[in-house]
Amino acid sequence: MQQISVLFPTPLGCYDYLSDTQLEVGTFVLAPFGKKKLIGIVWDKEPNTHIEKSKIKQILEILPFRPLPFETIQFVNWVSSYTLAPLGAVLKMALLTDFEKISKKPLIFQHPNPTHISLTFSQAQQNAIQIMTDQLERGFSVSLLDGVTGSGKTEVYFEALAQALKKDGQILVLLPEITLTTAWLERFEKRFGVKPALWHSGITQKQRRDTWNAILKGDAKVIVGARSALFLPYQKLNLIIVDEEHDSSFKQEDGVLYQARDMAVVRAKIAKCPIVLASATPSIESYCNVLAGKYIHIELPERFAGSCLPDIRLVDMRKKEKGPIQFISPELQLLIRENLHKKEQTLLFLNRRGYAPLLLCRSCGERIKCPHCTAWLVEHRKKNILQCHHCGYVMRIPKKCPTCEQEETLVSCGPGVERIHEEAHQLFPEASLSMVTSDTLNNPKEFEALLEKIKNNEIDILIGTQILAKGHHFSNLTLVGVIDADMGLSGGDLRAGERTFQLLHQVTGRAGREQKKGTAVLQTYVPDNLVIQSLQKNDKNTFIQEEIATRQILSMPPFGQLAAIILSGKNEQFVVEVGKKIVAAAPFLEGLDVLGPTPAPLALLRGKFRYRLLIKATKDIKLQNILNIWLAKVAIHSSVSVRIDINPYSFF
DNA sequence: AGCACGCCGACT
DNA sequence: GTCGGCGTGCTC
Repeated sequence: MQQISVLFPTPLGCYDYLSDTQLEVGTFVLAPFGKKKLIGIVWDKEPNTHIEKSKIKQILEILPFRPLPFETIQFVNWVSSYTLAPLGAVLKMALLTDFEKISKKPLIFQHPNPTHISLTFSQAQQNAIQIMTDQLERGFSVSLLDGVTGSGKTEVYFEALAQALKKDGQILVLLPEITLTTAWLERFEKRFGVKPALWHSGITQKQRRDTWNAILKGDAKVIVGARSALFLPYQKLNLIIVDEEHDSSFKQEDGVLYQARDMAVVRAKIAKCPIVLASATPSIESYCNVLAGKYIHIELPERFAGSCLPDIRLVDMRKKEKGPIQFISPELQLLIRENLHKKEQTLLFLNRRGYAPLLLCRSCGERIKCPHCTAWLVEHRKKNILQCHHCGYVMRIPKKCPTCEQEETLVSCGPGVERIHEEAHQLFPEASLSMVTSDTLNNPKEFEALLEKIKNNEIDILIGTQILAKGHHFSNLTLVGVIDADMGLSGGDLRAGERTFQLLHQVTGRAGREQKKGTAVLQTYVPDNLVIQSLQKNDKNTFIQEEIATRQILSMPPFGQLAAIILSGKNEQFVVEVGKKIVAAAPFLEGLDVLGPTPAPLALLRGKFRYRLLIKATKDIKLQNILNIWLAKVAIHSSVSVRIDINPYSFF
């Protein structure tokens, strides 16, 4: 009889069992756990000698899968020790929930053909391709592929991918969920003749099982997915590509808190293969790694010097004339009118869903809040509802103020896209408008139909949120109006400037392509702000240098470490108590600062009170070790949940 | 996470 | 007297 360690996909650690045969690490087993039978994995851990022999149960069954690859096991171990999430919670991301339904007949994934078509490249592009393909023979390395829109970034990494395909093994491409569109997939299919294996939140359970199984068997060669694809059971990885590496959606914000771009680098290290991080606006972190000599910097210049870049104009909203509120400035109106005459398209961008972010009572000053969160309810006039964008709470728009009960006193404050749509319609009644947000798009088909309409010039003015900014090229779109360029700059977020720069660079980049010069308008109240100035001058370098310098002075990431301890629970008093206890138990250590507890910006979310502690540490401190020892000493009331966010992005 | 046990309030 | 609320503790 052997005693072995088994890990289940539950938020716990390893448990020991007895088996009459020697089982290889990675073996899938069925074992009794409490009152249930669970599928678990024989884990890479010494059995626990302190456990009472009578407690140890027998394995029930050995399941007929090939073992979970050892690299996946190493990766799960690494992610768990880095994020401090329970080992089993990380394993859960690598497994299916319905193994029993895996079909006996495995689905055939056709191999992409590296020589399906061949393209010609500029000298700069050839150099970039050469550098990346050279890395394929050298084990682990990180390359930052830094190329503006129109530099042929995708085509260039496709060539590296083609070279990697010639070796055996698998290739993983990570994309932000929003970029995983038919447009990207069509480009892939055009280049390689077949579709890649897909992994994202939208695929069906059956597709999930087939794909997972094909990856475990090594049958799926190229896997394109959102961040969760990182945890799939690859047999052998040849190359990892992370496109739009700066995109903040790579940071998972619930469950296990991890940064998929950073974990992808770790995964490549384990696989001893190269990784390419690609972006038109790379993250500060990646630039710092280039400066530190850790990443290879591959720069791609624009193919058509200067012509892709729009002319960016600032509209100073502080000088706005008196009169009825207009969110579209006269300057922007003029440009739209010109564009309508030229029969060219305009995009009005505002990253805010709904009609107005807040409903205010003129009589008593009441602002209508969500009953479950510390947030205003957003007015969605078309649906006649008020909605909480944090928990989904919905109510009808009331006729009278819920507090003072006076009628007709509620006024909408601030703009959302619906309101911009309304204003644009009043200003340009003859134009054909279309508003695009995650609310108006019900399914991918509808989205495709809309893209088709845009292509066919059936729409003059598009009004939309982020959803329009990413991954789509419209050849007749020559004017972009950013309604509120300052949005997102406030809030004291560490990455606010960087994120705004990246988003607005991308959005303004939608104006004009190839032969048609575009124009972008930034409506701003802070025209002298560094982000706004850098965008206007198209001066990425000054912005990055300043941003890096600021972070260095403040010892902020990547020059220092941050961790958030997030406490939540239904009983506010218990939550605060736990917070105070944690602070009281904090170790006195040079270079370690503990801030808080403070109520989180959304102090009440989904009916739970939330408090946060922020831990600042110098780079030399082993933060995870410290946190483990520290938190183990604190008696935590079981109704309070404690979560750790290593290197937090959101301060909510 | 799930699940059971167990101890207090308000109902047929 | 029971039903059920959730606080507490356990799963090899």
